[in-house]
Amino acid sequence: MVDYSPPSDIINHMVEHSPAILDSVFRALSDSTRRAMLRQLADGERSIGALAEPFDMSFAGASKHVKVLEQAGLVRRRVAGRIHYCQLEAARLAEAEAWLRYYERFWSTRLDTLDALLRAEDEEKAKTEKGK
Amino acid sequence: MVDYSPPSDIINHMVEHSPAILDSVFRALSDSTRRAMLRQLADGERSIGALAEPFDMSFAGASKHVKVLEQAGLVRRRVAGRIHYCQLEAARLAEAEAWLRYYERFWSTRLDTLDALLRAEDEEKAKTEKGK
DNA sequence: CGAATAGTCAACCATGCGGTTTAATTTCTT
DNA sequence: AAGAAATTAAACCGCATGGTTGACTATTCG
Repeated sequence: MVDYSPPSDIINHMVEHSPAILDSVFRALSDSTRRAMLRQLADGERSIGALAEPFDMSFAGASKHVKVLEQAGLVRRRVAGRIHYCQLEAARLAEAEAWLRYYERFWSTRLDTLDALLRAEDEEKAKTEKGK
Repeated sequence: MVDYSPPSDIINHMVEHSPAILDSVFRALSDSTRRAMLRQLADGERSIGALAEPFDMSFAGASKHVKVLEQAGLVRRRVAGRIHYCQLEAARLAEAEAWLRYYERFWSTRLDTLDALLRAEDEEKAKTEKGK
C-alpha cells in the first residue's frame, strides 16, 4: 500500500495556509448579504444587478459587496458588454472548509448527523428549487 | 424505508440559520490570531495568559480576542480562581462548516481529495504533535 | 445621434475593529 | 496584611467597514 499522504508542510499550508487568504475568505463570509449573494450564485451566473435586486440596497452598495467576494477569490467576474456576470469560485470556499474540517476532528463528532442531514436534502433541494 | 429527512425549514435554518450567529462565527474566524488561538485550544484547555503568550501582544489585546471567540460561541470559559480557562466549543464551528458544506455540492467536487488528504494526516499529526 | 442601462469610482458618514495604555478587581502567595 | 499575578474595563488611536449619494464611463437601444 503506497503512501499517498502528502508531506506535512502541505498540511500545514492548508491548516494555517496563507493566513491572509483565510482572513479575506472568512471576512467575506461574515456578512449575511454576501452569503445570500453566494447562495444566489450557487444557482448559476448572475449579473451584479441581479445580485443586488433582492436587497434593499443601492447598486453601488451591491457592487462593493461583490468586490469583497471577488477579492476573497470566492467569485469570478466575466464582463460581457456592459453586464458583469459573476460566478461562484470553489477553491477558496474549499480552503475555508478544509480549515474547519481540520478542527472537526478535535471536537466531538455529532457533526456527522448534521452532514448527513444536508446531504439527504440533496435531490429534494434540486427539485424544489426548480420553480423559483 | 422511513423518511428521516428533516423538514426543509430546518435545512433553511441551517443554511441561512440565524444570520447573526454565522456573522459572528465567520467574523471571529477572519483573524489569524484568533484562528491560532483556536488551534491552541484544539490541544486542550488554555488560560488566557497561555493563549496570549505566543503572540507579541498585550494581555488585554489577547483578552479581547478571546471575548470575540466567546461571543461567537466558539469558546467556553471556565473561571477557576484568578485563572480563566478556555475550551473549544464545537457547535458553532459545526454550523459554519455546515454552511460551507451546503455549497460544496454546487461546486465541482475536487474537494474530496482535499478532505482525504486532511484525514490521512490524522494519526501522523497526533504523533508528531506530542513533542511540542 | 441621443437616451437609457449597467456598472464603477470617489467622497462621505457612522460604526466597529485591532491594538495600545493605564487603572481597577480579584485571587494566590508569603 | 502586603504584594504579586491573572484578568477585565475604559479610554483612546488609526484604519477598515457597510452604507449612502452624485458624478462618471461604457454599452445598448431606438
